[in-house]
Amino acid sequence: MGRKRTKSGKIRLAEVAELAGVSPITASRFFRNPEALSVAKRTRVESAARELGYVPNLAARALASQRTEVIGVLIPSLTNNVFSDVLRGIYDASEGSRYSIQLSNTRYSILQEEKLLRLFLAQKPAGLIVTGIDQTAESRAMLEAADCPIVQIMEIGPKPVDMMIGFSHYDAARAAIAHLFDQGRRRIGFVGARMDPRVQRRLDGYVAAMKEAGLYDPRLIVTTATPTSVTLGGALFADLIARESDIDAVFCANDDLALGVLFECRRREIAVPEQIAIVGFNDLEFMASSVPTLTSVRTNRYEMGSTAATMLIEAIEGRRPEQPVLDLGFTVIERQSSQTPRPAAGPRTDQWSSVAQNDSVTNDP
Amino acid sequence: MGRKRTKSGKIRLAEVAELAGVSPITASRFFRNPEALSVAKRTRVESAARELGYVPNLAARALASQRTEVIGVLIPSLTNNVFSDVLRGIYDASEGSRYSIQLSNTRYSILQEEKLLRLFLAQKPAGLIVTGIDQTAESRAMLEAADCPIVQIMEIGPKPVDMMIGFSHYDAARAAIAHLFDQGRRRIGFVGARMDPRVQRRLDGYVAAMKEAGLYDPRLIVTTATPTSVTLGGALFADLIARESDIDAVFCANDDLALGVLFECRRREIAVPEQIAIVGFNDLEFMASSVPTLTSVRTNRYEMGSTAATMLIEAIEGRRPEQPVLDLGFTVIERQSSQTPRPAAGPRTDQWSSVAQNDSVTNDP
DNA sequence: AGGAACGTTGACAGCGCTACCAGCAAAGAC
DNA sequence: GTCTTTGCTGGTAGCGCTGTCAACGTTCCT
Repeated sequence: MGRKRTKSGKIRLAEVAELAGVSPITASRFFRNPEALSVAKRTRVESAARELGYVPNLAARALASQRTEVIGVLIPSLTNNVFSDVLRGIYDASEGSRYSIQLSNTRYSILQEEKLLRLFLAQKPAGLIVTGIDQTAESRAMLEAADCPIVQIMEIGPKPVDMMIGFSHYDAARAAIAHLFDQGRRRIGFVGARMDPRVQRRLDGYVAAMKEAGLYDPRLIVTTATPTSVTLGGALFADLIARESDIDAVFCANDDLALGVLFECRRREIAVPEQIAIVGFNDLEFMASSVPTLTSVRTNRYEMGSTAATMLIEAIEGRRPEQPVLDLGFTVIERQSSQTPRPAAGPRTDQWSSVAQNDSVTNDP
Repeated sequence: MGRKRTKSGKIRLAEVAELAGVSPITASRFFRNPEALSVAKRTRVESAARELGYVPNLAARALASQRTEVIGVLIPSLTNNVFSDVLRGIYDASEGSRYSIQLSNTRYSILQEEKLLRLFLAQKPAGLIVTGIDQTAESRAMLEAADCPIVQIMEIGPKPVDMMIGFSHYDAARAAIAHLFDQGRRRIGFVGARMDPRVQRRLDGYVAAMKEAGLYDPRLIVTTATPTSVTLGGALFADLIARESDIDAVFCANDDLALGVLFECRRREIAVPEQIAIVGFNDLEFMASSVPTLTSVRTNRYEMGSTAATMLIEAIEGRRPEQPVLDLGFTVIERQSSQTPRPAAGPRTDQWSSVAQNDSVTNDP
């Protein structure tokens, strides 16, 4: 009677089948589609597996079935807080499912992304989550040829490869600027770092809004390719204010920059929001508790990740969503840093809970 | 002559071997140990592989060789900035190697860690990186029985399972308190959140230092099991100051809390550092550019990750480090928030670069 | 010159699992 | 009662690669 036990002493499916008194293929089915078994065999296999402490060999399964249960995730940064929220959503949603996450970092390089994509695709992933819509032509072709579901996350745009979930960075920036216009601000600066495609589209939204209002002035824009940081926010603002001392607001491409601008204002004794209003982007946690509290554009990062993973798993299992492109929208969270003072602002009380946000403008598409 | 091309049209090792005019096993060797081939065959296989665009099938390799090229990583949080730095180090160091990273989130639960560990070990990983030294007895037993190298990261302690890389949280906290003593502070509060084992050891260090100085007072300690945040830092500090209005310094278990304390001080018009000194932990980027700049204990997170991955890979390949336990130390970065004012602090200049740190106390073991 | 030692190569036999298809019994259709 | 349909089960034949061991040619030693 053939080989028993492998040399490593590992329990194989065959052992489980033997103990349960069924054929190996029946035991195999139990793990993939229990409903296909009669109740009697199902319970027999189940208890046999439990008794032996059987754990399936994923490599053998992948080899035999010609597909893996791996979801590939390509993100541009591991450091950026924005992506850690998205990732948390992805991991949370995939937990409990049979799928495991394979993460790679493109470091904001679409060439690196192409290389990683080639690597991923060769392992026949069950599904793929990629960041953004700006792939190389080669990457695009590979994605379209891939025979697995794909979700593009972080933004929405035309021509999705497959599924898409995100929001319009362009519209979000316009909404932020509109809010500043509402507050009577006219000379609104733009501070941006890294200038990846999504930041670029925020800049586009800013430019469009300013042009429409007849207030566009390229000298109000300060950007750099350097990775973002709080310190950099201060430095860029210093450049801006040195050149354009008449600005009355700054729209920052992200919250780190906004915090840096706030600190720089404090350092220079520029009153926020009286002299200069500040608006950030992403609504990280600290924005609600700084002094003054900082206005920001809230984005649904965790939901983006968890929904992307959920949609992807559904699609892998054959249930394609009726709505393959999902706009998660954004919300302008209006806080102290962008209020135009109506009466004189009296001295602050010692009420720390006064950091609560004011009313807000939501964009739920 | 036997099967050609699999139905999916994938290039297999056999095709490469055929084109190169060698046996499949020789081609296989080329990918695993090129030095074993004669130069002639080596170049033939290499060009054949390139020409066909061959990509090895990892599942088949894993099945045949009975081992995977996967490094399992268990961390307690995906949100915490601290871990994103560590992760970046791990990913950077593993890039270019043959090993891929399999990441899982224990959410600070040692039971969850045990479950994940069981899952990981069943897939015979090439190596394992686990966080901390506080595993369940069961986990500990599994780790000790595992036949792969293991690195424990984030802290050092007695009885490493295998390799270990980190620093002493206890000593780091003591160094921070010693610095505050140097600055003449006596009533030093402790603010901590989440209270995972490493934060607990920082608290232990604080308690020991205070006791030795005869200044220990349990009412100076405010902690919570809630996950950390900037807002929470403010709230905890509010609790502390409401109860103990005579404190002259606060040691925060992390930088988010420290920033929250700073904002809360500003809200209450408490002068930092004149009335209250603030010291954080980890030295996140923003600590250097806040107003005032914030003192913190710098930890070598990126290096911890990259060194752990490098050591692990070396060990996997049979080159065990002569030094299996590595203390990466820490540095107290002294900034404005903990200086005792000697002369009166004059008005600030508009020099943004004045955020530069002062001198610092390094602990390089 | 004979033999050992070395470096290089290849044949064979799986690794543990699942796709495919056939078989069989029970249930339903006419 | 016969024929089809359905539900469940099992046999066979790999998936693509590598471990093991034997065989080969070459070089070096005595």
